[in-house]
Amino acid sequence: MSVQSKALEMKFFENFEHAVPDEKVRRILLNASEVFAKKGLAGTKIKDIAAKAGFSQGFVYNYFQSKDDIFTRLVDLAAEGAGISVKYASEQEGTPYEKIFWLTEALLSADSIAMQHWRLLMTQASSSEAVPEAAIKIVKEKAKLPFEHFIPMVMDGQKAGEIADDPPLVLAVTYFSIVQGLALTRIQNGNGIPFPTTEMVLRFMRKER
Amino acid sequence: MSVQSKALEMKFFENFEHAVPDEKVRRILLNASEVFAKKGLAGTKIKDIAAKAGFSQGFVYNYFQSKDDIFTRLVDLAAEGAGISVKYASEQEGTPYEKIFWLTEALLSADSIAMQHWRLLMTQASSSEAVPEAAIKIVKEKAKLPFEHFIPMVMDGQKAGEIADDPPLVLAVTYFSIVQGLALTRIQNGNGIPFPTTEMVLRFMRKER
DNA sequence: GTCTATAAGCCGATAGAC
DNA sequence: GTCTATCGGCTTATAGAC
Repeated sequence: MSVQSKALEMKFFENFEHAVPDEKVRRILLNASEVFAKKGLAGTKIKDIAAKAGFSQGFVYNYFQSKDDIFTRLVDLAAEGAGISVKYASEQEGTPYEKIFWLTEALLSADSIAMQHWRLLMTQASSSEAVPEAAIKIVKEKAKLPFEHFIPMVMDGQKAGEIADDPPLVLAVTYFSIVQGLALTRIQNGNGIPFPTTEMVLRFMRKER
Repeated sequence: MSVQSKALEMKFFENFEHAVPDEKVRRILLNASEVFAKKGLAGTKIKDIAAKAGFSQGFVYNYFQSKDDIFTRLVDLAAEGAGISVKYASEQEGTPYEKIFWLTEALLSADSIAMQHWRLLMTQASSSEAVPEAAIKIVKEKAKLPFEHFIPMVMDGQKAGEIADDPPLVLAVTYFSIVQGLALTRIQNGNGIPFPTTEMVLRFMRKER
């Protein structure tokens, strides 16, 4: 695990602990995120979440009103966290390309919690039906945050001649699609599968020199 | 839609119609693939599939034994179809890079049915639990087919100096991850979203000249 | 503070009507 | 050949025990 991803994960947890002060609630949410990521909203049983967190099924209802409630809360945290991660990267020292490199290392790190949340956010909450209204609303509002922090980095990189001169929005959409695709591959196949270097992942937006 | 993707889709349907002679069964399967892709195995209700295909809920059971049966059948077709698509591309005229370019155009084409199946295969069938045993077995057997046809193209391209000299397996894993990520973005956001050119998608494996 | 037991509702699968 | 009605099981959510 790289220094970068450790730093970002710390940042992420800092925010998480601030947003969710109760340790038991955090425990439920963290375990729920893994189960949701693997099985989807409908496929996840409250019993699965409770068992994974070390509680009985009924216990969860002392802290959450419903399964949808847990899901919506997680989507909110994930959307928030994704925005924070990209913003944090943009505030690091270095050239724009170095910042993006840094961010990519963190997002694709084998044991990055942020990655799980990311996949959860992007994949599930936009699958149209059976998703709680509240979750859809949150995604609509907050899903653009990562883009808002990413695109300025791209434009700076283009000015500096580090990044290819394609439309920044297209580069951003491509970037997050690729990160999501690689994260999914990791979640599905475990850490055993061969994985590209960060340098390879970023070639598509690297200015040829 | 490019000439290439039309050709591949025709090839794909040719195989589909051969493997599934009954038109009603095909209709159910095609509609089921869309619903499964959007909602996942657990989130898909038989009623959804039936309604989308224009049948009543009970009707489906004249042709399939269970929901798992439909799912497993689809996973099989998707695994088969993915292998056939890559093989077909490898048999086209042109340089290795041109063949991969061709394949990518076809897989990412906005209205490619193969794309839906692809996502279904990769994402769902490996989500560990609640997935029918039979489906898991099929994936284990057939999911490597695309790689077996893709890697020789990569190696040929490396010999010809068209493709970067990274390990072929890593390039292949990266390629299919990226295609999956982009396909997901399309499925979730529709055709309105900005999308990269094929050239951009393939930069990561293009040899710098 | 945490678990067990139970009620209510949903969905998959079947059987039988038209 | 296709639909409607129904049964049984599973899951959510609650209520009450320890």
